[in-house]
Amino acid sequence: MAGGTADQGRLDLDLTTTDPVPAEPAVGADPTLPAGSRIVRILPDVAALERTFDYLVPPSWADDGRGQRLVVGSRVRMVLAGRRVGGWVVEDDVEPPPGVALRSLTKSSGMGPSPEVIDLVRWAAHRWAGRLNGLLGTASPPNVVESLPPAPPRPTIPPATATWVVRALEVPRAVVRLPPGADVAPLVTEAARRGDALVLFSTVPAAEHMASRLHEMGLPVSLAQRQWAGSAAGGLVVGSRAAALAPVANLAAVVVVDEHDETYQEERAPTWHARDLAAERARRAGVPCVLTSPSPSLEALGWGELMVPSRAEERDGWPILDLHDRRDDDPVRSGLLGQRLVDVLRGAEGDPVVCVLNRRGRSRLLVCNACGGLVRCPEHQVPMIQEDEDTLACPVDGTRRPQVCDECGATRFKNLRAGVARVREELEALANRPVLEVTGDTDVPDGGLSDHAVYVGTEAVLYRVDSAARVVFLEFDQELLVPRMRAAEQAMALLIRAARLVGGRFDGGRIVVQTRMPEHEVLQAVLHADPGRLVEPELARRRLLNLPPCSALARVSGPPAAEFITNMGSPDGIDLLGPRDGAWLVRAPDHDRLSEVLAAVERPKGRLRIEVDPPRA
DNA sequence: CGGACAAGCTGA
DNA sequence: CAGCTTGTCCGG
Repeated sequence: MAGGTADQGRLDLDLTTTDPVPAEPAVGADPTLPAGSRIVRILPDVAALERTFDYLVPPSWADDGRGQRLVVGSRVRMVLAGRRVGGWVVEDDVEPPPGVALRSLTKSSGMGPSPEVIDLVRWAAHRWAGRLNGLLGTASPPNVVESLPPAPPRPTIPPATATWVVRALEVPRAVVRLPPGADVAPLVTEAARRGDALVLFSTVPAAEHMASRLHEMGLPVSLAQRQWAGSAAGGLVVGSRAAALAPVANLAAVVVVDEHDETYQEERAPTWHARDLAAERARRAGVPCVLTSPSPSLEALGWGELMVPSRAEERDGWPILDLHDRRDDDPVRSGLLGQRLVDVLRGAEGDPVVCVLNRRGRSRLLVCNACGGLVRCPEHQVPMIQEDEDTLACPVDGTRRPQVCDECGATRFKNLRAGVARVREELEALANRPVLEVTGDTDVPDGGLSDHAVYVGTEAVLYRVDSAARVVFLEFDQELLVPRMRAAEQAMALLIRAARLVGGRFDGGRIVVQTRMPEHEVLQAVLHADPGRLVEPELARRRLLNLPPCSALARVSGPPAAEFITNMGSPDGIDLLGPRDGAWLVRAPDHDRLSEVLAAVERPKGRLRIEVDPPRA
């Protein structure tokens, strides 16, 4: 065993981090250090610990060959404050602070991120005002990697025929508007022709699917999540969000597919965005970066050169949109289901039919488990809304109270889920055949859902079905009207997802949208297969309200938020909005300034949460 | 994060 | 004042 004292070596099996560790004589300060000692700077893999610590590299490591492999990025284990912990070498041959007794590293745990990725992670930690730790973990192999497999031979790939594919890789920053039905494989193979390309998809299944296609084409490809060593050895690297930090042997191009997709942003702080990280990585490496999307985000449009397909190509790649204007319906019969749905639901236009009813939030009708009464506001008599695990809110005036039954004092409630459950019955009556509810828990059989059926669910249903003849949005206006900065783009993302299920213009599938706002630019954009129509009105709105991408936002929340805001003072160019629900919004003219200001604030202790580019703003 | 230690609370 | 809880500090 490398490192440690003789009696420690006896059982140095790297048991658990909580084991008591026998005291190990620490080496004293400078005067007692053996000449030529190698000292490395370590960032411990301990959440909430951001400091680095200096350790001696045991001299024996050089002898057995492991010493040479210890480089910046290597994973190691050592004793810190009496516990065994992991960590990363972040600096080599350092001058330790005077008067500190150094300990030796206890174990080498294989390879870690390259110096380039460590620098990138440092940039990301600053950009999203977070710690280095979690990001380094994402950039590290899930298992110990002692050595890499041999590099795969460079494949010969015929040049692409489509001109947009070639052009996209000839400029440093390209944004390609590709209709939902388009195939990105030609772009990916053209990127691979340039060398080791990094290709990001918004979901793991999409990445896996592309990886197996590329593999069948005889291209060397690794899945970023599972094949860390393979990725580092060479060839194409394909993956989802975390792949932005995967090792790539000789990065030659970066492609981000469906860059508009929200899954590219990490939900937990730091709320880093894989698209932005990948773009920065390409910039640093001096290689081209291509973003694709059926409807590129404003961020992407402001970043790179937009390339659009011909009008005909784009039209063919979008399905037909049927707008059911609810204003035309009989006002007496003004339920959730319009008259024109009858034919769709009865399968006259094709099967399967997938109905989407997005009931936002946790708003539900609750009934007391003990007395059976409905949970209503004592003042307004309206049903209370469940806001979170233990608070009820009155929808009339927003007053809150703990989750306790007014009648009997019980605290357990049944969720009637009036939303989808009741609509399912209404749909069944209208369709005159069974309608199945699909929720997160529904078991989808191996062969997918039945071809002859009607399904209903929240937007999650769009991710549980592979194809459909009709996707029906029963209540689309709430998506358009939700008071959120990205409401329009999010509504568009739903339509893109639906478009993928029903196919292009000539595949026979259609999207059906019930709405009272058929003129809304999101619907018009899809109706005309022209997502560009969304850009100007949306950009004007953001400019008017000084919202991203015209500014940069961070949401500061948690118990110490108030103190953080006080510590921040009022720096130049910074707007403070709030507090609302105990959270503040910090607005800066751009991200450089935002990161700079956030980094300069002394951080109070406690669970402070800083979301840069807050997803729910 | 999690151990060490100090400062506060309780009960006989 | 022992014995326990709660809080603050700090790690090479």
